[in-house]
Amino acid sequence: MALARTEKFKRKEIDIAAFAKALAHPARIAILKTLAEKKECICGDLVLDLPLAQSTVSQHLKSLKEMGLIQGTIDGPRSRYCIDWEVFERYQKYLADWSQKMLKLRQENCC
Amino acid sequence: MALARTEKFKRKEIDIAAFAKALAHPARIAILKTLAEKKECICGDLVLDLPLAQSTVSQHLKSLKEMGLIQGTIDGPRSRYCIDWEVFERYQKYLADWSQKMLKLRQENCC
DNA sequence: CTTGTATATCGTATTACTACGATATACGAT
DNA sequence: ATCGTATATCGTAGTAATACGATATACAAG
Repeated sequence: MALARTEKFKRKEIDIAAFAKALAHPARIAILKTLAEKKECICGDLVLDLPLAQSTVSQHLKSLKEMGLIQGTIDGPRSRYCIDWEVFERYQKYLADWSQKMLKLRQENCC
Repeated sequence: MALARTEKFKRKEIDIAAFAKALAHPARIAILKTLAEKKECICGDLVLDLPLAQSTVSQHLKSLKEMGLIQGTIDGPRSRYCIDWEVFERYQKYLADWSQKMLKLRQENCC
């Protein structure tokens, strides 16, 4: 019954957790970084960059796409991906705000 | 063979992903927030705050502890938890730096 | 010592994640 | 039409995550 109780948490907590989940694998961190760097929104050049099989990379891309963080278009025989910055920034802001709030609350440890 | 290839990624990518993984559940987001807020580093008051069984909360606490983000001490019949700010800030910085770098790289989408 | 309270851990079930190879699909080039 | 390239998807397998109830443990109080 895993995750069945997700609805019972606060919206913000759910959103932050969802974004964190998208970042919770080194391959996806690397993919996002690469997409941000390259002007040419690459396709399977990503496969060359990563120590993973082509099908596995495709799977990671799919999950990032389903989450809305990236978009993909078909360009002839290849696929072009790029970051949906509007979505990325929105989630990034949720997380950054949360982190800042956390740090502000910092106080002496009691244990 | 999941995660078997983790070693093949860059150190930073692995660290960021690990921190993100710790934040990848609303319950853990809520737990960290509560621990940051309360002066009294609570024990099982957390259970009352969360829509989860006591054993499940205990499990989330354990994973946060194993990751090093929180510390726990036994205080009589109860347990006291609090955030290990040194660890938290370190990981938080990794993630924040990465995010900032991402945003700086932002450019026109090509798809 | 017994009882009650607070927690952790165990056992278990379900679902999600990660990975790969194999196959299907889609298109350009010949 | 055929071939090659690029990609997505399917099938499958192993591992991790999530959740809960039940049980064990540890201590305070009586």
